[in-house]
Amino acid sequence: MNRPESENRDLFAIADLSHEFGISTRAIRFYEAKGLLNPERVGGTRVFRRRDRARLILILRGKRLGFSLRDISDYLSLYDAQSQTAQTKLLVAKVDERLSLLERQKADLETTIGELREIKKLAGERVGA
DNA sequence: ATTCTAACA
DNA sequence: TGTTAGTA
Repeated sequence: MNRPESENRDLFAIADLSHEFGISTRAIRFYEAKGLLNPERVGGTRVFRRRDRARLILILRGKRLGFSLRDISDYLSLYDAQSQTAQTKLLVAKVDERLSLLERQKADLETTIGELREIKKLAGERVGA
């Protein structure tokens, strides 16, 4: 009983994170190469702390939402220095844009889900399921 | 066994 | 990003 589930640990090896989030170590190194992660180094080995883990969670969420690594990178900057620059405003614009797209897709999905349920219902009655 | 960099797909 | 090679 030694592997305290990540929630309590402080240090993580690249393998720990890749296993926990189901991504390759290559992907993690890739995110670092792109500047999204900055793990410490002990010798030449990467040592991730909770901060890095938290950022990785945000990166993966951003990916699921369809953001590019570039956008996610900018987004991550907000968590560090709350610089209210032109860059930040431009980012807010991108976020609004994505937000609109997601809202539309959400509405479309709900409409489609409703229609499919109706079709299923009618089909079921016809078959007498 | 594990991780690292670099290079090519 | 996956994979492979050659290390430390």
